This record gives sequence, structure tokens and C-alpha cells, in this order.
Amino acid sequence: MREEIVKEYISLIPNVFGSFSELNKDSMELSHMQNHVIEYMYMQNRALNLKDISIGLNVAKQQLTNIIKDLETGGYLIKVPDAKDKRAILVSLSPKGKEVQDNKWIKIYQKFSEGLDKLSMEEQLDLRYALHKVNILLEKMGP
Amino acid sequence: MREEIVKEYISLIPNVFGSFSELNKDSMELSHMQNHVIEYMYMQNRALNLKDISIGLNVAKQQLTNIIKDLETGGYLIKVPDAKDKRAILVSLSPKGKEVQDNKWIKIYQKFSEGLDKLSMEEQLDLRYALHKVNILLEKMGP
DNA sequence: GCAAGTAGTAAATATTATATTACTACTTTT
DNA sequence: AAAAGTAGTAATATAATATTTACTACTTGC
Repeated sequence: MREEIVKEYISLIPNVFGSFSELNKDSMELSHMQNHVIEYMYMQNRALNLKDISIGLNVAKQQLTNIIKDLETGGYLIKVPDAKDKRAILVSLSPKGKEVQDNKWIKIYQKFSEGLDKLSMEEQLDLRYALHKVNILLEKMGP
Repeated sequence: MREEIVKEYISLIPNVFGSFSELNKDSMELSHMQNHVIEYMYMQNRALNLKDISIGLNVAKQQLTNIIKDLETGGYLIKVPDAKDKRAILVSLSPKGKEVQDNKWIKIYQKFSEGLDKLSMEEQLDLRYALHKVNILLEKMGP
């Protein structure tokens, strides 16, 4: 029994990963690490200081100095001194930085939407319900 | 309606990605590209020549020369001359190379299995069925 | 208030990744 | 059998990423 649930889950991973691996295909402007930072900031959706990002991405803070300086120069990030800690600097995504991530999700949306057209109305309902169920249960399993 | 299916799918991605991003956490021995090659070989599950890998991973064959030489030196890959094409060399995973990938999946298995313990028997059955349904329908949607 | 600790920066260095060109040995086409 | 094409290797240059040490300005704990 357990074996079979795991097997289904393992099958799911490549299916979903197909979408995800295409996320960074096009964004040629930015390097791997720069993308990584923007992704992380987008997910956190709040102003972070370098230390936060360093820990969150498991990257040395020394590396971030230049990466973030370049992203700021490019207009993707905004740096503001932290009022509460005068050593620190709060970094947040600019509208341009957010747009980079938004566009990635729009692509996933479009691709998924095309796939949906191949399903009947009944299958679409089934998929919706099954996805909902999976999400609820995976959520419950998480830490 | 469509909006809501997409929304569920978008929610699914981070759930699953949690597992996937941990795949390469520990394998410190190997570089990013070396891991990439081993992953690809593991997925293909057959002997490949450099050209195959080059196309499959969208990497210049010139890059592969050294990557694969190092992997062979490390005992992860085995190189055998192709009998049918004397220019080519067939590369396959050694037991050690397969083990690297196996261990990654074992970790996912274990983590998922721990999560399962938090669910009731009924929920586990629901999850199995819902996952199965999702997999079948996503498969149908793919190219 | 002072010692110890922290956030960020800077610069030097090492390692990886990517790209370009050219070459050998073999295969395919005609 | 000659011409054109292909698989792999080699050497090189540049960019991206990672690591180390050291410094300034500030905060925290005592």
C-alpha cells in the first residue's frame, strides 16, 4: 500500500518538474545566481537584508555583495537602509524585478492551459478535484 | 473554472519542488554539470555516446570531454568503444554512479514516507487515488 | 562603557561553466 | 576511392561562481 502511494508521488515529480525546469530558459539577461536571488525575493515577498538572503539561499554573504549591486544597477532591486539596524540594508524587488518572475508564471500558465484543452470537460473537473485533494494532503504532510 | 484548475496546479508546484530541490543538496563530490550528466544517464537508463548526451542536455560536446573523463576517473561512469561506430564511445553508469542517484530517491522516499505517517488510513487512500488521477491526466496533457 | 559579536563591503584567488577553433579518426555518400 | 560529414579530443579564452581573509560601522551583552 505505502509503496504504491510513494510510487505515484515519484511519478508526479517529473511531471511537475517539466514545467519548472523551463522557468529560467529565456531570461538571458540574468545569471544563474541573479535569477536565484530574484526568485527567492519573489517567494518571500518582503524586504530582506543580505544576511537573510545569504541564509535562505545558502550562499556566502560576500558573494551577494556584487550580485545584488548588479541587480540594483539593472533596476531589478531596491536597496533601503534599515531604520532599526543601521548596519543593515533592506533589499526588495522593484516592479521590474517582480515582472521578471511574473512572466515566468505566465508561461507556465499558458503551457498548462494549452494542455487543458486536450481534456474533456469531465476530465477537467476530475483534475481540479484531484489536484485540490493532493494539495490539501501534501500540505498536511509537510512540516 | 479554468482559473481554478490552474490555481491548484500552481499550488502543487512548490509542494513538489520542495522534494526536488533537495535532490542535489548533499552530493558534494560532484559539480553541477557532473550531477546533471549522471541524472540524465540515470533517466535514460542505457548506454549513450557523447553526442547523445550533448543533445539531451543541450551542452557542447567539447564540454563533455572533460566532465566525462573526470566522472570516469571517479568511477561513476564506464566508457566502452562502440562496436558499430568506431568513432564513438558508449558511456554508461557504473554501479557507483547509479548509487548516487538511488540515494537521492531514497531520501525523497524517506521524507515522503515520514509525511505519510501524519495521515489517517483514509487520507492515505484518498491521496493515492488523487495522485493516480493527477498523473494520468497530466500525462494526457503532455506533448 | 567596553568587549564581543554582527551586517555589509572589498579584494585576491580558485574553481566551474561556456564558447571558439582546430584537429584526428572514422563513416557515409556518391 | 574520393569528398563530405560526424564523434570525440585538445587547447584556449572569457565569464560566472565560490572561497578566504580582512576591514568598517554598528549592535548586543554584560
